[in-house]
Amino acid sequence: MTAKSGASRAAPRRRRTAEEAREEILAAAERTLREIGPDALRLQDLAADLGISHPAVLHHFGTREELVTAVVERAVRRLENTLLDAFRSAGDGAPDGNAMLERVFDMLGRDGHARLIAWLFLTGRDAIDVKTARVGWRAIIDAVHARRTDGASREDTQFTVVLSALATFGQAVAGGPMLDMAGFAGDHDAPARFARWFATLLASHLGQPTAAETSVRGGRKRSRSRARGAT
Amino acid sequence: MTAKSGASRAAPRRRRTAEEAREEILAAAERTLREIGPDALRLQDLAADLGISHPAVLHHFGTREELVTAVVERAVRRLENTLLDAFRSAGDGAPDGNAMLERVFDMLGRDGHARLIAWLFLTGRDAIDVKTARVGWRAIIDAVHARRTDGASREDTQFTVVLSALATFGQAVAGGPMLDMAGFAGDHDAPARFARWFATLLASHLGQPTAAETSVRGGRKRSRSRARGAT
DNA sequence: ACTATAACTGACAAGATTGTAAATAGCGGC
DNA sequence: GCCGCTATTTACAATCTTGTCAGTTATAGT
Repeated sequence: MTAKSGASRAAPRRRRTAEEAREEILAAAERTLREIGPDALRLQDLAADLGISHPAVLHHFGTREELVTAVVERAVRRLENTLLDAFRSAGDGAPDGNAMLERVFDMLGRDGHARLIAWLFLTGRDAIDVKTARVGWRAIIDAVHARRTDGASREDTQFTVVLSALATFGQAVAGGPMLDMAGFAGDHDAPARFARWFATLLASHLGQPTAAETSVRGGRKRSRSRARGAT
Repeated sequence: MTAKSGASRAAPRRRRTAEEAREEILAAAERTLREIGPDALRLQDLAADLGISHPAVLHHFGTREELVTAVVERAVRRLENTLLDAFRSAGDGAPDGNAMLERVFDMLGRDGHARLIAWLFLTGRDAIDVKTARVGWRAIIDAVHARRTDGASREDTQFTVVLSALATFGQAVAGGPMLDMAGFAGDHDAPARFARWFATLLASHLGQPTAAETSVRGGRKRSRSRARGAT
């Protein structure tokens, strides 16, 4: 029977270029993958979301597993680029570690990048190009270390950066519940305050003049409200 | 045909008490759940691991989902208990935050608790009794805050504890790769050093006399040496 | 021993999910 | 306007996975 035998209008089969189709599929797949994880991704659901049939997905990616791999690689690449940009723009201009950190916090949390990365770690997919990542980390560590005024060891700087990464990561994945349990239930502003508190702690440890007051004043969204007189 | 028609001896069907069976199943399920996640848990694989048939599992838990729930609840309960013990024993005796923190680091990492918790967060199971957890957190925060000598705000203490939790969590889930990328590839001792470094940082921030030197002295062997330094 | 209970098994049902094959139909090129 | 390419679809196959059911058999209680 012809496609439009029924009542309403069966949208007349849109035809994308291979590239467009791949991109749309990748985007949708990444979204669901972030939300429910790689194991729970179903070709049919994904196809339904896009309004196409599931063999169309297979046509472009061959296999479910290849699709997941493609999604992961794309996401990791994009994350690396975004991070690099953040560090370049925040690092070159002023020695403002706080703004940098807040940006990273923001980005990982908002786009759910951290969730994705967490899933990669948990499912054991080593799609992260460790070699490339190491170069990026080295650049960051060098930059931070060069700015230190206290004569701390390089390992101290390394650990500081690692701590930042871990805290950022953890905050993005489990920050909500953790703050909740710590007594900030319902405090919508707590994550932002925590981020600033942490940035200040880091700055202090790195020997920078408690940079919080001097650097953080640009109107980021409108998340954080009261400037807290520490102590 | 009778069960032992074949050649070798089909082990003559062991019969456990319901409790034993439940326990064995729960233990095995928790292991695989930690390793591959809740979505990837297959009843048949699980049963095969235990040398039983998969309906036996269903007999004891009714449903796959109920099994997963039971595993999760058990694990969370045990985690809470272990944490509470750690805090009690480390907290009552001496004001030594370092030993406490190291214990937590150790435990979460060694038993893979953190992986499990991470999976809970990611898969969105709110099996964690938030109410109970909040009580535990409050106790911890109060204990830490009471010991502070600097007159820092309570929120500062809250954030400090949250940071500890996040870092611990992150370290357990992604610590290996992170340290690797940060330049510690192959350095088997790095995680332990990082833990000590972080503990020292925390102690310093909390105003305690940099307790690292006084408390941590055990000769740490390899990666997972349980260096519970004395008090 | 004997019996009752329930832990356990094998076989099967029902449904979901990935992947295949052939047919259909947009769209660019001529 | 016609044609070829291929994105897309429908129909189907094959496999896997949970769950059911009736029957078996350890084990405890008597």
